[in-house]
Amino acid sequence: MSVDTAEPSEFSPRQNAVLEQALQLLVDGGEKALTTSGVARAANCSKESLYKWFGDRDGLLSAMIAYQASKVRTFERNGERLTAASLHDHVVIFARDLLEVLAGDVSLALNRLAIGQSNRDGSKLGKLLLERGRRQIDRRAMALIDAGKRAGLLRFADADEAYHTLYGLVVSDLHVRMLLGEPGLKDTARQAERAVTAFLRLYGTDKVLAEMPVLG
Amino acid sequence: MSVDTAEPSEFSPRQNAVLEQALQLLVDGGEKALTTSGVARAANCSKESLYKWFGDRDGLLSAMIAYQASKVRTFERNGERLTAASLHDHVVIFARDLLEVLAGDVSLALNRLAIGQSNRDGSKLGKLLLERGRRQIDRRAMALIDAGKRAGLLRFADADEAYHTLYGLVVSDLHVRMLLGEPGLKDTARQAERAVTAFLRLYGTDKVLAEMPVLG
DNA sequence: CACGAACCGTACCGTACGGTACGTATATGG
DNA sequence: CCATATACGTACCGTACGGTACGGTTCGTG
Repeated sequence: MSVDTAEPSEFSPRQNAVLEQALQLLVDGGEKALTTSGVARAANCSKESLYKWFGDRDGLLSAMIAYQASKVRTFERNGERLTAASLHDHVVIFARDLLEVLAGDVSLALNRLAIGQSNRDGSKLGKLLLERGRRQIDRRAMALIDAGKRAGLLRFADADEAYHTLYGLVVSDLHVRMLLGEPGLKDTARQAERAVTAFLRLYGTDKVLAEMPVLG
Repeated sequence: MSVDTAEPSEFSPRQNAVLEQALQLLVDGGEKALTTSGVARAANCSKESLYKWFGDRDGLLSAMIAYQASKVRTFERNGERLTAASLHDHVVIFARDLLEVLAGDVSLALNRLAIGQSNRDGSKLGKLLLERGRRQIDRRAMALIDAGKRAGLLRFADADEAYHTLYGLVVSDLHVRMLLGEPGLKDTARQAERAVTAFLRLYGTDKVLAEMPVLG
């Protein structure tokens, strides 16, 4: 395992603490609760400092997204020959992690925030969220899928297409439902297992299919 | 074909016109632009009437969702024996319609609105949107899937599970991406075709699989 | 025609937010 | 010990919104 090189955290420790408080405020009360005065009060700092550090309110929101993204680091595997069983397990773990990340309250709060602003500011926050928040998980999945192909376990022409298929199978409409306020999934393990089974049935080579239960 | 019985439109024609203007305002400028004064001005009505008709701002938002849902009517087929080819075609049409609905600017604007409010008001708008906006399309898909099963073309234990699989294959993360402001899909027809192919490969009986191209 | 209901347009009120200014405290460096 | 920088806390300003009140107008009805 190797961890991604964490860039030297574009913000000072004090600023990180403030951003942490701001995230907490956002999670608890939604965007309405995220006022500059409220952040200053919760973080015991002055509004003047907020504006000095982040420019304006939008700058603060962007900084919150960047900060949260900098906290989430995903591990990538290296070497380690894949078998049909281990590929299955790794994809299941990926699927579970994906569902867990999407269901996290900070993730949901930030997505709600960005979506709420997205037809006003030219989707600046939305872009930021997609680029900073999704890149890690995309890379991890692509690496896994590519490794499966190199090991002769998966077969596809377009890796991106295969990945999006996997994503859809795992997430379905759960993300939007959660964003709309529906309580989270009851059994994420089962959902992940089902999705991976379908994915392997679609993209697995004979080597993989031979080890899968007959359907029906 | 039979059209759903349209309930006598809980709002007066004048109120419908006002709601139409409000939707237009929301689409153009996002939630920030949807002020009570703005709606009154755009619709040439008084704020007093707005409050008389809809109670308060939240009531107006709810009414907008209800009104939009009442406009969308989906057709359900009846009778008409399904073949492998016609099932495929109908599912593709469903997939295309689904993508088209989700990509519609009014749909996106309302979803953004409901999502933006969803961690404040106990997701009242989110519930409303899911119940009033999704029921139609869910019913249509379930009817189609059930018909496929009765015709011996599809095989599954849980129809709901099969439907969610289809949904995920068709939509993947497109809905969230569009909500975040990413420009819409280039080739919805291709996306729909891919999804349906995968769906039939997963849930089709031999009768269906026999007519499908060998993969990869 | 007269009466009343519904409605429009506008003016108004209280509040709360984003952003700025200022006085004070703490700390760092010479 | 002083000087400078950084940041805290508070007070302040302008604006804009949700919601209410009121005078004038239209329109249906007896």
